[in-house]
Amino acid sequence: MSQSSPDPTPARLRTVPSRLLAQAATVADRLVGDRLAAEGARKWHFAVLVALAETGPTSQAELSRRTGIYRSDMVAVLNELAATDCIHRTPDPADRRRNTITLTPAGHHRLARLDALVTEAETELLAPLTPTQQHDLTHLLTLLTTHHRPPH
Amino acid sequence: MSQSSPDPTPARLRTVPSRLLAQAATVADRLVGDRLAAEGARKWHFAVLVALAETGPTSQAELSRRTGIYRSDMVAVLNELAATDCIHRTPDPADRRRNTITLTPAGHHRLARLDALVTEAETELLAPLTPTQQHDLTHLLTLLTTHHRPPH
DNA sequence: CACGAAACGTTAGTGCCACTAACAAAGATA
DNA sequence: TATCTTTGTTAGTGGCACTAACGTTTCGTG
Repeated sequence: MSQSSPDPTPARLRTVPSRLLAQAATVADRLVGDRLAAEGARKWHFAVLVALAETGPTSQAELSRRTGIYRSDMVAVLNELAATDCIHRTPDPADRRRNTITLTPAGHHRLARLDALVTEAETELLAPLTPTQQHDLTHLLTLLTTHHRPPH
Repeated sequence: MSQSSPDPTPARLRTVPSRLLAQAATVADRLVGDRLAAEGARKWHFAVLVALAETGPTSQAELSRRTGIYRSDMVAVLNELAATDCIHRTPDPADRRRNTITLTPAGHHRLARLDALVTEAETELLAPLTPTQQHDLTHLLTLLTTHHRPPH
């Protein structure tokens, strides 16, 4: 039945996909994170700003679903974005549980700045790949992530 | 020069490579981590055991380089592996700064068990991809990680 | 050979992120 | 009406990547 397999395949360590993914993600996070940190931001801020720009004002819970950031963490992120006037948080009269999160002009401007930095980081990240390979990688990762969706 | 680009490309959020990587890595880490946790292990333990099985006894610093685990974190991992008799830590008489880390029979056995769990997790992770796609993904990630090597 | 630089193992601590638990208030459903 | 769910919020956990510092041992170079 189960092999004892005392010796793993040579170079197993370098080829385990979950390890490769973790390594690549770490590199990517550092490239992006360092640039954003220079602006006092983290990737969460960027994700929220992008989500807001894409679909307009929404509730925190909706933002949470779209960005993958837990709603418990979203609170602090929005506090920070509000502290720099990037967003407005106003109660929703139609549903008084909700806050309506709105992107301000300052938020738009900040997004443009962060977007440039992220794009720069992505370029450096994907530099070793040809355009075709870059597309392939994005495609494969999309297949992976859409298949393993959060149990919503 | 620099575009103001107030509105990011539609669906930008879902296609940012660094985000895709982070998402995929999170899924992978959960699949692997949950299984290892059921055995009281984490991915670090697995990585160290694999590294030891692949190349035999080595120093902690060498293990650190091969696994990517910081040598400061390596101490605790080896303490835990030693506590369950998976490894031996003996001073190296040839270089008294070093400890020689040796995989015990119990360590081999534990590696076989963890390896099976990891293999199972990888299978589930890569299920949505064809064998060719799985190979392509591994290849592309390898290109990325080898290009962005730690500054050693 | 001597001495400064480097490597080793170790302790302590930081920051980011993913994730859980619990709560009050409001809304939806039965 | 009574129950279940959603929403925003606070608090806390655990893993991982990473830095700083220290004593000890070895190496490299003058």
